Amino acid sequence: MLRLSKLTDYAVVVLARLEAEGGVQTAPGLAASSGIAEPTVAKVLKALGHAGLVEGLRGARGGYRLARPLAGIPLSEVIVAIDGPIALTACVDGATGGCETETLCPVRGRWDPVNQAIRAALSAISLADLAGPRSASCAGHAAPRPATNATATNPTRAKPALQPAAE
Amino acid sequence: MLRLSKLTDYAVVVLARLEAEGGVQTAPGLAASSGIAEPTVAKVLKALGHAGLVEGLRGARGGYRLARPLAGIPLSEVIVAIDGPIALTACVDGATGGCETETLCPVRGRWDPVNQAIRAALSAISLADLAGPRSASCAGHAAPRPATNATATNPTRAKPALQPAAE
DNA sequence: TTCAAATCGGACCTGTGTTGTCCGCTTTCG
DNA sequence: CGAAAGCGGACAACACAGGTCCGATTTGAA
Repeated sequence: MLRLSKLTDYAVVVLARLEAEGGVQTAPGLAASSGIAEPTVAKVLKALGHAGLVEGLRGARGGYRLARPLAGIPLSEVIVAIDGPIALTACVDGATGGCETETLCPVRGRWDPVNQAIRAALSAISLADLAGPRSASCAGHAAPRPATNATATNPTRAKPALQPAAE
Repeated sequence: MLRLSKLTDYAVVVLARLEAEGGVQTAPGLAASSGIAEPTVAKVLKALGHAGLVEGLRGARGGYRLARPLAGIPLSEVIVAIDGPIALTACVDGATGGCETETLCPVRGRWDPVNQAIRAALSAISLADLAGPRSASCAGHAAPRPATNATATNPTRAKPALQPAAE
């Protein structure tokens, strides 16, 4: 479907929220303000921090902070941080495990211009373009999953998942 | 990972094969010449025929035929035929299933420029660009690549780099 | 007329990838 | 010294795509 993962979408939302709030924000706080589950937000922030897009401050009174303004972050960077390198096909960078069965692939290596075009298109758009100048107060983005399965769920902490309307 | 499905890759291969052979080709014949499993080729051809890219001739002595020359088929059309509409996120201009719970998503509707940019980039590339001028037969194990194109743009990209490097 | 070849349309099962969650550890502030 | 918060990893469950097969229909040829 040529679609990117939901985590990337969450990352954009969290990043936009981070810019709107400004300063240092905690993962639970961002989760509450964005309506995404806390562990998911933490996961996204973690990947973002690993990619250098946000800066994580440990310890009490810690949190996350934007390393660069949104206008200076191209969308492609977020996608790379969350979803990995941008490549439409598996036949990139060698691919000695896919098409080796017959080596009849006539388009072998021809996808590079396509990937480059996509990458260029994604790099031309910054997060500021996505978030917009006006950052509306976003209290909820999506309802992840009802979490009906209780097989491995150990309610030790019994944390209320996220109900933006209930809270 | 922003990757399109393998079926689309197969479709490009089959289409290129169809152009190289010319005339009417049967699905088993294309499967043999392309190295793809017969049922898979049949499935791809079926979708391609449904999209109007190829013409299926039923009955004995039947087969598939290109409805248009490859140069007149943009890559985006193949992707749409196989993978469905091009949309990076589920929050595309309809989105009556995901974010409708709150409709407060700050990036709601902002993905459209991205989708359009991707679509434009994909539409600017024709299948003829992917299949190459005439090098559709690289069945020899000794001759892996004709090297008629300028592909070696990224020599080393095996590891998921954290930094997007120079774009 | 009858048979064979090939497409058409659908349903089915399996595998990979993504998603979402949790746990323990480390670090820092009060 | 205790609490808060990030960090790192691993895990199970789910969903989708991938791949296969079946029957039905159509058409050319014997």
